[in-house]
Amino acid sequence: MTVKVEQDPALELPPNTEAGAGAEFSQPLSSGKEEEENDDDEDDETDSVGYDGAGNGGGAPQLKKGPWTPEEDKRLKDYVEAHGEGNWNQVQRNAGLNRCGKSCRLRWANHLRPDLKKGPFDAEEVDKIIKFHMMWGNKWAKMASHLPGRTDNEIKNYWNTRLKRHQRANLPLYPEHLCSRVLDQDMNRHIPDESRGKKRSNELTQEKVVGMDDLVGDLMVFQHLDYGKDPVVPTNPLKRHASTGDLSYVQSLDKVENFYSNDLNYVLTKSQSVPLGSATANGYPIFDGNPSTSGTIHRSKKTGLPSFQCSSYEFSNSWLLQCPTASLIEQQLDTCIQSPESMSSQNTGLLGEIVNKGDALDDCTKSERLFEMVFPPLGYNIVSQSNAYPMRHPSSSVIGDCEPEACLFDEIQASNSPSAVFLMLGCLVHH
DNA sequence: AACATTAACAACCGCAAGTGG
DNA sequence: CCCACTTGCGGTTGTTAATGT
Repeated sequence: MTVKVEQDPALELPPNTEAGAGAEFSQPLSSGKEEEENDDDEDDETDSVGYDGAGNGGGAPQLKKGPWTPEEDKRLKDYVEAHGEGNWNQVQRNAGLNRCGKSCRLRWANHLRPDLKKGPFDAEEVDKIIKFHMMWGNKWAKMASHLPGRTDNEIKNYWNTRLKRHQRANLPLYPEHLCSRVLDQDMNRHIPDESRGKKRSNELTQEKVVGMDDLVGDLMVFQHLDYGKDPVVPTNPLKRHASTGDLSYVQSLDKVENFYSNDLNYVLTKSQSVPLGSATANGYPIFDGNPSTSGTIHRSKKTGLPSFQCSSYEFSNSWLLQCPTASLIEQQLDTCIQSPESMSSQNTGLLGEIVNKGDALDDCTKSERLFEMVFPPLGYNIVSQSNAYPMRHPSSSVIGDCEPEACLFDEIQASNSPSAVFLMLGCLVHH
């Protein structure tokens, strides 16, 4: 889709406006084939003439769809630079663009904004994206806000592509060491569902986090203790049915299964987690029943899961959903903040060692600091590493998207294990 | 070279929150 | 409080380029 701009002399676009944006404008309509193919569109619209804004009157002209032309880009850019962002419908009317305001906003945000960083994601960005996704799930905008110059769309595209690739290759979505172990001492703590509002997932995630938001928040702490002895991760792929909100875990399907079996058994025996046998209509077990005694995960709100999440997952990894209760998180966060060192020193493998107190972590600095503390430098090969998945269905964050008020934790008591232990604390600080 | 598949990207759509009258 | 409009977000789809067979 990206077509090298064959600069249209007639447009006199500013010389290479923006490294990427200028040089690589999508230029569908003015370049050969694209142009021809879009002739129909152009016929009834205002690509070349411009929209005079009178279209609202009788028989409003159809707003143009499809790829933007360099001319449109220029108009939009000029207009926004002159008048600022916002009022996108005004932009549409006043800039001579026959595009809906929405489209204008999108075009500006994703392609014309001067601060956009074009080109492929570098390793650091990829690392961040993975981390963010583990924490927040499909919160593309949120991720973008932590990746200067990147857009949510870009991140989303990248992730989805990556997801497909990994899925196809049966590779883990997240690196093993990021999701090796999830520990939670407060396995039975229950958080009521009332707090779940009607907000959509992202707002929901934010609502109580506010301060924590920037902070990469919704914390997740991994404590890496020892990989050698216990390299597997007690995780089962969880699958949530979009319609019902039920969670189920994905049965291991391939060779990797055995690899994880030990750990899975470990988890299952030590915790009250997913009964291996219970199966859903999809063939996946579902957490069911009493919140206080089982791994039930309530999900009353719209999940916003991407389509692929609704279909059977082919990942072979085991997942286990874990979500600490808010109060516990708060406690633990507190501890962490007050003495982060304790995390590495204690090594109890318990959630309690970690921390994050929302109120105390309301700035990006702390956020980043904690982030780094929590996530060791990622020198791994993301793609080829482990088969360990974090405890959540792939499209949702491991924890971040797991509303505390709806998640019950199964304890994975690994305190005695010298193995790699990652403590993940997610969810929101619940008050 | 032709075709098929995959990756990358761009854009649209629907939904929901925010805002102002 | 209601309603219309705007804005933002996430999911989805469509197109093209790249790669494989």
